[in-house]
Amino acid sequence: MALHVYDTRTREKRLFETARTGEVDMYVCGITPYSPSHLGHARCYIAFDLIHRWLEASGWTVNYVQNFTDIDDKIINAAAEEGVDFLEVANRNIADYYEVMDELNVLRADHYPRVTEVVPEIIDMVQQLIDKEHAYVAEDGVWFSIASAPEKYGMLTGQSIDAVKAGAGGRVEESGKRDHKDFALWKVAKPGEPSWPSPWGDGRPGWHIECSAMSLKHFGEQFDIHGGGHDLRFPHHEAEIFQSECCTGKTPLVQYWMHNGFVNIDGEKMSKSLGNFWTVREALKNYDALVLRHALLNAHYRSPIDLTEQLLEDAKGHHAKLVEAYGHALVITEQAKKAGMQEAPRLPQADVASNDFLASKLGLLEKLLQDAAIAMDDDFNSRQALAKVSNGARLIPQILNNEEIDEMDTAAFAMYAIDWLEEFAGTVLGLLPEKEVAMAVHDPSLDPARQAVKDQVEQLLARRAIARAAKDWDSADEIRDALAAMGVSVKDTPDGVVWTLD
RNA sequence: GCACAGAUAGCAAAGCCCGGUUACGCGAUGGACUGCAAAUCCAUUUUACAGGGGUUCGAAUCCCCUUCUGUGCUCCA
Repeated sequence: MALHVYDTRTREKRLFETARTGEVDMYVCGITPYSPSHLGHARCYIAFDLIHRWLEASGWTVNYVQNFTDIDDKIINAAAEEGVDFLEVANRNIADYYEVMDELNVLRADHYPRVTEVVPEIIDMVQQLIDKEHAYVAEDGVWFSIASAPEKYGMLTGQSIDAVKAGAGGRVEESGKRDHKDFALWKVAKPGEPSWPSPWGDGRPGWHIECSAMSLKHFGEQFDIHGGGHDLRFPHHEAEIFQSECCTGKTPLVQYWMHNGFVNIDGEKMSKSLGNFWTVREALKNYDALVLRHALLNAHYRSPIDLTEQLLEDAKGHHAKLVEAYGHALVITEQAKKAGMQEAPRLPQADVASNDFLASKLGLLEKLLQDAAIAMDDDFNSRQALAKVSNGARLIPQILNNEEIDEMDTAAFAMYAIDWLEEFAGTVLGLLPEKEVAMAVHDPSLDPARQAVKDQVEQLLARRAIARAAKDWDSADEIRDALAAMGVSVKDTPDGVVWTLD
């Protein structure tokens, strides 16, 4: 069992090996902060968060760099519309990014370099490319010359240079480009635009160059993983290959190019023009952050995902079971501690004295965790892994509720279940909430929000109990409906009446 | 047009690289429990792999052809 990773460039899944033993240099293209983060961002950064987490769980030290493209046409336009400085727009949306990603339980990268902080490095790189005759200076800026390295064309997309040549070419006259396939390394500023001094006139970096400059700065000439959205393969990532490899002379720039699939909404591409565009914040009004995370992890990272209401509702149900199992185990452990049972044996190493049922289920849980690891090692198959976790989450309450198992073993199992869940569902998948939250899900009496309505609810429940005892079902149902209107749902379980707040 | 990806049971989605064994889940149906509902559990939903050829003892999996879908070729996670 060893990790295999799919590489977009070679189009194959292969054994994961890095330049430096035990260390992974991973660069993921970050956002252009001209508007609040949307669900596509959530999908992308959750996908790479999963990758980040699994690499670390597997014993690698990950050096994770993710940039912010904080100067760009769209930011300039947004700032102009608002009549504010471009940095104000960028900073606001970067703050939004951090906030929503924190909610989605995305772990922070090690560095978040910003374009505006690496302008000297960019200028240096552009100068080297000019010196090596891979770039040329024009009136409106500096352009990379595709003709200087045609063999690098189509590295990620398989497109042939001739085919693209045959495509649209009418834009050449509008700029200083010699060939419509050439791309900007440096753009000379128009009046009023933010700019930095350079040997080719005041201006700003072209879109692609920052990633080359940043990866060079943080990792050197070659590194292990470069990630981003599927759409970035062309031209962005191919442009990076041109710039970096032509500048350093080292090839390949990246060992594993990783691209996540896109988000569709109800079968259509999510876009502002279609009106089905969701920011993360909007989505979080309707769904818990971890439920959204669950939904997004319930697909392989390379597949497109179609977010539908049904998909999200399914995720809600699955996630609730996971949290319930966790909360249940936590509550039992707390109770056991109070009862002075700290010395419960550690499973599964300890003998399981009380019965075969428990022993067999423990074996099953161990197997599920192994299978989940195998799934993750197969190019981060989180859907498969999540299926294993869900199976476990269903098994755990069955064991905790089993009356054949004595108290000591139940307590021991509860501790084991907590570890089981935290190890994978928590640490690797990032799907477990805070302990207090989980415990309140299992035992609603622990939820502070209940205290406010407790007296009123219990009065009504008492009246309902009387009505039920008298088999006055109409009155009983009336009371239940009244409680439902207050946001309280009532369930008659074998252990008595349980009520929860929606 | 060119390029890349995909087409799997009612829905959704793994498996395909490394041919031979059940995916998992949701929904539905039946049952247990229940005043009803909810939840839970059990069972059924099973000769599913776009179509056609080929290779093979054996193909969802490998090869060829066809059809259809998505995405990229301009800013995009």
